[in-house]
Amino acid sequence: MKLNCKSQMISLNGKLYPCTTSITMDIIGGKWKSVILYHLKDGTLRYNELRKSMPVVTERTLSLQLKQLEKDGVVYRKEYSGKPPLRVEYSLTDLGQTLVPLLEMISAWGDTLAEAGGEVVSNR
Amino acid sequence: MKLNCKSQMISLNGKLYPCTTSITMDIIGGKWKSVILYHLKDGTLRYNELRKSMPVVTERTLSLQLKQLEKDGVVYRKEYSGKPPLRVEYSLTDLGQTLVPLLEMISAWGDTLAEAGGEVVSNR
DNA sequence: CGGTATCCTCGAAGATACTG
DNA sequence: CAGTATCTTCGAGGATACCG
Repeated sequence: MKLNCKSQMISLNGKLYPCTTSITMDIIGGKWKSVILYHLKDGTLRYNELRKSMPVVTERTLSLQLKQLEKDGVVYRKEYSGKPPLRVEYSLTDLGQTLVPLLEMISAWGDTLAEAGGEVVSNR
Repeated sequence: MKLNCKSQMISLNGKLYPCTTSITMDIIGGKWKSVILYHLKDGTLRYNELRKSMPVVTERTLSLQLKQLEKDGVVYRKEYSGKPPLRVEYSLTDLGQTLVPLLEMISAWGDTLAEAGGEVVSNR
C-alpha cells in the first residue's frame, strides 16, 4: 500500500507522523544530521575526523546526533577497543547507504542556491 | 565553483552554513515545512484546504511556516481581496517547483520505511 | 582519544482566544 | 475565511568542565 499523506497518521517505532516526508525528516532533519551523513557518504570516519570536518559543532551535540543516527539504523559505530587511545569509526549502514542519492540531491539543491547568491566566508 | 562542505562556511542571505545540505534543510526542514510543500506540489491550495490536509498542525504554526516558505521564495501567496469572505491561495513558485523531485524522494524514502514497519493509525 | 556530566539558552511549536 | 495575539511548554543545541 502506498501512503499518501492525506488526512491520516502513520505510526512507526512508537512515533506518530502526519506524512511520509515527516518520517525521513525526523531521521535526517535537525541542524546537524544531514551534515554528518553527508560527510560519511564517502566512507568511514573516526570521531575526531568528523569533528575536524565540522568545526562549529560541539562535542556533546556531535555525540548526541551520532547516537540518534545509530539508533535509527543509518549509522554504524565500530569500536576498536584495545588500551587507550580509543579508536571508534563511524560509517553508513546499508539503510544509510540508501540515503546517499537523497543526500546528494539535498546538497545539490543547496549548492545551486549558494552559487546564485552565496559566498564562502572562512577556511576554518 | 562547486562547494564541498569541507571545513569552510558559506554565507547566504545573512546566515552562515557549514554545508550546502544545511542550506536546503534550513528551507525545507523543521516539523512542518516539508509536509506543506508536499501538499502544494500537486497544485494550488487555499489556507483552509491546507489545514484540513494537516489536521494536527495549529493555525498559528501553519501561518508562521507559510510565511517563512514565502520569504525563502519557494511558496507564493495570492490574495483575492474582495469583501470578506477572504480568499487566499498558496502555490509553489518556480524555485519551489525545483524542489518537487526532492520532496518526492524524501517521501518515497519514508514510505519504504513505513511499508516495512509502519501502520496507518487514524483517518482524521 | 572519544567521549560524559551539568547547566543553560533560545527558538520552535502548541493552546487558546480573538479579529478584519 | 484567513488569519493574529498572548502566553506557555518543551527540547534541541550550546558552553564548559571533566573522565576512562
